[in-house]
Amino acid sequence: MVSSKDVAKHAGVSQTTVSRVLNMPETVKKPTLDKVMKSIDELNYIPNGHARSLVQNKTNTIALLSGPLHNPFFVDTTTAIVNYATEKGYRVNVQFVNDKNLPEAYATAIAHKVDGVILSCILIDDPIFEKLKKMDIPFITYNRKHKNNEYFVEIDNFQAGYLSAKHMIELGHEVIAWVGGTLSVSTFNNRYLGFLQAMEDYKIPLKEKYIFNTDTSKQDITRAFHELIQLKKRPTAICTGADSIALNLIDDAIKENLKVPDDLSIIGIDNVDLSHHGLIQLTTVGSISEQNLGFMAIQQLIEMIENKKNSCIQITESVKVFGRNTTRKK
Amino acid sequence: MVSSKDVAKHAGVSQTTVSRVLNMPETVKKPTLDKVMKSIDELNYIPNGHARSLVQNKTNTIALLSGPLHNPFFVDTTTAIVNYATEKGYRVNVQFVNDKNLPEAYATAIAHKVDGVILSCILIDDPIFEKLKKMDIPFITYNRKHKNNEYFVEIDNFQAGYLSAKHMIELGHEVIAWVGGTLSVSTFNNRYLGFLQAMEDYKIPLKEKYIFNTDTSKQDITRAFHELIQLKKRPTAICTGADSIALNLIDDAIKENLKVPDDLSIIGIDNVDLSHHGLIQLTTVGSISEQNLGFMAIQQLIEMIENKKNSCIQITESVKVFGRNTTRKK
DNA sequence: ACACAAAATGAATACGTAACCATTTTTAAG
DNA sequence: CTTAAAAATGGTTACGTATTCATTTTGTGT
Repeated sequence: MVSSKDVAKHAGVSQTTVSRVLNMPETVKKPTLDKVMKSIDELNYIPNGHARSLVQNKTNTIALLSGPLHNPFFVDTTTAIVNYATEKGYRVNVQFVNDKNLPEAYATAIAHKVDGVILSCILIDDPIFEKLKKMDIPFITYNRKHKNNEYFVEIDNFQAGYLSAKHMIELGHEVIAWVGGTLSVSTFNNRYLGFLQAMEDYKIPLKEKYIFNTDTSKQDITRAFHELIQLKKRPTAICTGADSIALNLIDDAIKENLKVPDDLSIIGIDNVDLSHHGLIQLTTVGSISEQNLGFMAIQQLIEMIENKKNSCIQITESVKVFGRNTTRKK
Repeated sequence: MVSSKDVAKHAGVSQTTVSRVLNMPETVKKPTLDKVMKSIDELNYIPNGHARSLVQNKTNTIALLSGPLHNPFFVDTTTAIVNYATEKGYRVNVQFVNDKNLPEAYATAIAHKVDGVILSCILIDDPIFEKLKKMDIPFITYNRKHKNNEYFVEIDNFQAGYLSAKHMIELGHEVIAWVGGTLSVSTFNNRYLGFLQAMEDYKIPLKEKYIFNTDTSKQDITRAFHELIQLKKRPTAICTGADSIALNLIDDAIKENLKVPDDLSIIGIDNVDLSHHGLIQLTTVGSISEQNLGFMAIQQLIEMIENKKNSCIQITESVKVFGRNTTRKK
């Protein structure tokens, strides 16, 4: 492998000068610069990023710990994050985390001294939070947040849950179910609490068996669906903890020959890009802002990395209902 | 930052021994090992990946140059690639490439001495091919391939185009359009050629104005759609170069109050996961195999990296039609 | 108790770059 | 011209690890 020393020898200068040509070309005289450039070109020299990272203690790399792409929310955010970071000169190490690989994902991110970590997968009382803070690695969470209530970008999840229930109630539904994710993640927890609050405010009776806070895997959602439709008093509306859950339920409904929204109204939360599609037209609750959470988070993270600003990031975006075709009057 | 030297001092051993504890623990006596482990733990030591990469000339990193995720094909492949590579102990640098950032994407991949490159975005006569080969960096292309016809995993694109036209013809359609991508990528080129061949074999007349080989951006596809429906003799069927194009067209059709498949039959190619969804049920042509191309490619790449096997990879998967609900008899 | 092999440990070095400090060359002022 | 300041360049070192080779310690058979 050709190194800067090889280039130096070839050009008849010192390795230091080669380094300068690459990093502060304005400090080297024109003829020397040309000579070195020519050698770089002829030898096909490309500087070794690891050596550079080692000495500079800067990697230009960001670790992204994302949820799985079969959830379209993460399709939108991953796209925004990778593209923005790439544009700003950072490489992005992506991992799709689940319960199993989470600790290892943290470890590799830290071992490679990434300049920052952006993660959606944090649990409410995840120990990684303090670890990252103590190691002084800039990080931010999007979608979910930690109980410490610092360094996050989220939507107003309580309000989102509230509005989704309110939407169904105002359409005249009385038997309303909830299918959300595990309550150990802030997002689902707050959305559920908002849902409960609306049900209480509007005095809609709610029984235990209409509530599912389950794993978000396809099988588990489908299992919840089948339990719901086997109830003697079948719900006419389902509020869900996320668009991905809503889409899953709609798929299940179609397989059972139930029409959405004629037989069953379903509303999501997140307003993912896919929900706009003509074939889908999912009614959902989402951020008022045009930008998705991933974009806002990566912007903040790079700001933190480059300006070393320490002001704690706490962003909660307002939400509204996007009425489309998967809900209707009872 | 705590280094292996710090650990060594703390444990009262040499740095060499610390290194051994991490890499060949069976060669160090139990009491010493325990001592070192304890120090590692107490000091919260994590080895520096860059220093390791520098000395070993191995990075455990793979560069993934993927197409954009708004194309669901890349959702499937990216998921498979990242998950498999992560499981095998590799980190994955993801970039979503387009015409503009392609050269830079190549450069960063090489600068960081990745162990391998997996790319979908290669052009038929892309100079990167020879470059990677000369630099002896293991690489593989999926979906698309280079004119050199080496190191690729693809579906039988010609056959896919052929079958998609045949499907429409057998349904009785006579005015059939083609909307595909630019012909400088192997995939679209061969799919288009297959389409043409079927039209010729079955003696279906085909006029220039029913053919669009365009950029695959949303706007360009939509533009093609509007040109098609403004023809005096409107096509009753559209064969497309990819599922993403088909989904785009269906969205356009719905916006124009055209019913798919009643007014217009549309078929895709790729059989992406999303096409199964109850709301979508896209008729498409796809690989016979259960595994997606990304999975097959990353498997091959890691095999190349670890076994240094040089046998040239050339995999072409057979295809078949997956009949669903976006096509019907004329 | 001894010799000798085998096991365990340590010291020194290389990897490729940027940064620091020292030296040489050029430029500008008098 | 001379001289001092400024610009350009070079020599050396540090970054944190794995590896090579040398040295010490342990174990084994007689």
